[in-house]
Amino acid sequence: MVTEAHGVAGALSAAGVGRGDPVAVAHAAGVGVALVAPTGLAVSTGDEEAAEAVRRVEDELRPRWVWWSGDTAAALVASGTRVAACWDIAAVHRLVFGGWRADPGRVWATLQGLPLAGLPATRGQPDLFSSLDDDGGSADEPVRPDGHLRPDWAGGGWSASPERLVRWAELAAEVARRQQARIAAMADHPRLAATARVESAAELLCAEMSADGLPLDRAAAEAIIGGFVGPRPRTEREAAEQRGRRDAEVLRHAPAGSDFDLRSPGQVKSLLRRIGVEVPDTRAWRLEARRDEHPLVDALLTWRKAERVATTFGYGWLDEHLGGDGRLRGEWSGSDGAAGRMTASAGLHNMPADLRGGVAAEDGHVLVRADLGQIEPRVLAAVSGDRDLARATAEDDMYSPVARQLDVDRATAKVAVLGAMYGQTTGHGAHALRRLQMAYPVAMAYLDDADRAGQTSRDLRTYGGRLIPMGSTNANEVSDTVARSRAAARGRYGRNAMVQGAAAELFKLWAVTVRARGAALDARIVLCLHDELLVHTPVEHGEVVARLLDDCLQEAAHRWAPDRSVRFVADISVLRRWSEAKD
DNA sequence: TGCGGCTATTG
DNA sequence: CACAATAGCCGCAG
Repeated sequence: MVTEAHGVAGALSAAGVGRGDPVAVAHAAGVGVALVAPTGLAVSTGDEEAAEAVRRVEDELRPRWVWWSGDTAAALVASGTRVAACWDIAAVHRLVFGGWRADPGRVWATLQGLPLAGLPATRGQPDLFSSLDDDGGSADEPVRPDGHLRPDWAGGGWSASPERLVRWAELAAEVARRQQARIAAMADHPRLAATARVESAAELLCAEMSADGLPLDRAAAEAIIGGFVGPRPRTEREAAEQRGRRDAEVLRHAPAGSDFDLRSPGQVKSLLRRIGVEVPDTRAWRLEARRDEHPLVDALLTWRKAERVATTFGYGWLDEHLGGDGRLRGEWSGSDGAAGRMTASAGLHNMPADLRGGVAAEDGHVLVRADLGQIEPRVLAAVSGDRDLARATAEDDMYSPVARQLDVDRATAKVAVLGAMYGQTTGHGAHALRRLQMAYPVAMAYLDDADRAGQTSRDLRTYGGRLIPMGSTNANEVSDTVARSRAAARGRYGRNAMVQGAAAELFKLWAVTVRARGAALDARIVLCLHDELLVHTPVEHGEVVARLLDDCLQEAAHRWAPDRSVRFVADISVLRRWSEAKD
């Protein structure tokens, strides 16, 4: 057992640990870290030395860190340590086995083939019976006689000691090996191991983005918000007065003496009926078409926009998420529960475009923005192996050659392609859709198969190997039409998940490549937006980073789809403010 | 107090 | 208003 930071790196090096070799790490505040290498060497350090030990091992050996979940990544980032590569057991579990829950007890039971129904309750959901049961095992051993992990270990609620940290890291190392063996045995999905490494790196990126935040110019953001809802109210009374004034701007167009709550969709519908505007619902796109019929409709649409800012993206939003350092922080997750796109809280993924003027580079820095052009149809061409559709990706705008091929105009071709990927079957697209079937039968068959899988509850895997669970058909207690429409919805979901999920895989590979190559230039990814990256970097590196973003895209595309038959394009610009981007 | 429905925003 | 997400408020059930 080595306890000093400089000794840890030396000991691991002497054990033969080199670049890319696995080193499992477990951490606990107040105790430190345990590092376990394949040769069986176990090392632990005290708290002060822990971060330094990890840093030294990273600098000198550059291993692939193995850990249970992104919690460890977050702890490392918080201690000022950024590592290059990892194997994130929870992220890999979600990738290979689907769903979102990936706590150690569930991961372990899945790999052991133990029934998940017998999963012991973990921390947060205390189970009186199992915790009081005498299972005949030792509390010092994480695996119970019945094969499941002890809930106190699996839930992370155990009282840590150096010995237990070592045992927990050893177990992580073993689980990672079992995951790799399982992946290697899945010969039908040869890209799964590579995808698992990218998913793991994406978790590192998420931990860093969560810690770094998005640079936001508070004064500029407050000016934009003020333009919608007025100056920051100093009291609750002032806030109520502002709300009242906004409401009055709409209600003055209403019949005298009427009293309607504009925040209640049902009452808004009644109000609209009173002024002669009959609508099935009050969504903006529906009201937009009838804006000219009555001044109240126009006033209501303006009110909605201001109300949105006031309630969700106003001063309260800044107070809650914008730090004193000018960084807006939310929690980033490497994959959602469905097709595997990244998600973010604090409104980072749905901030109104009007507020982009507030997103600004810090002094001496620039933002480099890059967004992929037409990523989903290009990804469809790649994953389906449709050579004719792949040929269309040679052009910057692939809808033009598709339109020529279908002998329709570009707008029609675009709607048809998007409709095929999303599952739209009605409307004007139907005619073009038939032509699409004729022109690109391979791509269309790929989508149709995914659709059938969804309809029949057959699980799918994306190009990169992510499991798309299709659940079970709930056939009882519903009418025939409802059952049919639900089946159709599952079909659309499956169809889209294969494209959206594969696009997310390429996007993440691009992002983690930029993360790796950009580190030396102090280029930090501050926002991932499904097909768009925002990178914060010193002004003198702006142009180099812009070129780097395209280089990384080409590298990622080649690693992801090695035959190079599909071209991927990005629009890249160097900005001071996000709002300067022209799209 | 929890949850489904409605609405808005983003890709 | 197809596919995905986060988030807020209203109305209703418990």
